[in-house]
Amino acid sequence: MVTSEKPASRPQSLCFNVYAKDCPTRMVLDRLGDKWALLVLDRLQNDVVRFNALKRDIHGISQKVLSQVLKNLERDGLILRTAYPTVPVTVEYSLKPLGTTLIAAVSSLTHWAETHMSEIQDAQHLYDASKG
Amino acid sequence: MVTSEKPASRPQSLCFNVYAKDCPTRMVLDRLGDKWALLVLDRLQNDVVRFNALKRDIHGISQKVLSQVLKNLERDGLILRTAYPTVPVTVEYSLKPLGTTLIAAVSSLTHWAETHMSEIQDAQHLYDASKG
DNA sequence: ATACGTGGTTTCTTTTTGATACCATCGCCC
DNA sequence: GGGCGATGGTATCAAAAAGAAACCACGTAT
Repeated sequence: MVTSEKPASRPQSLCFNVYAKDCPTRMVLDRLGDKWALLVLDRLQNDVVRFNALKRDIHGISQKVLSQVLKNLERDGLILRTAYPTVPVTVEYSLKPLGTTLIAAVSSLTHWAETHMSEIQDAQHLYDASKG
Repeated sequence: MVTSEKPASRPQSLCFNVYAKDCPTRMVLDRLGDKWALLVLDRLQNDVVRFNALKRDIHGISQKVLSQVLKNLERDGLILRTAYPTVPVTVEYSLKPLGTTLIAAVSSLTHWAETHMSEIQDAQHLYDASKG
């Protein structure tokens, strides 16, 4: 049990605590608190996708970062990597059951971003106008 | 409308698309896809919290990063910064309505991390055992 | 006098990211 | 048979970001 002092009135049903520095859940949040990982998971929500397809679809991700993200997600048991011995090799990525339990949360984040974008832009303009 | 080619069979109800590099939603995902921002938002869920209290509670965050994160979240209209002219100055941070609409999504991510931690650890051990 | 708490900013070092090039292997085109 | 492209990556290096630590003004308590 890695829980240290709890910060405040927060009903803590488990012995894990994201606020504690050395709590393993922090590692998970490191992984999930990464826009690329969120985008990859979101992209895999309904499809089985190949490496280069992910690279094309998730505009702006570099090959290096994509392979790192995929490796980490695979290690965490969230996604499945399947390589077919074709030539050139074919590699498919898909969600594993554990990843599927996460998708709802991830998806609501990306969906929130798409839904509330205009309100955020308004807020930014207001902020920038008020403080040079 | 910044939407470029859509990646696949993904029902797109809006003109924003997180997959597009220059879509404004990407900026939001940059902000939200950041473990510190997620932790700050989660911490503000039910409380009004002062700067140093956040720093103490969110174990491991540096003062510099915390002030950056807070400034960004304030600019996005998600949180409210209130400074009282006491000596020394008292600064309180709280969720604004827009931030409140986001909390459910953030909260389900952090909660997922706490709930599924052990499964992830199992997967990691399996992975590490299989690939030196 | 000295040390501490407040909410930060500045400086410097280390880590992470992004851009680019490269690899082996094969099919395709002319 | 000589390039060209596609596959799924790794290696290298510069730029950007994060982390650690010091510093700041201000006032209060020791």
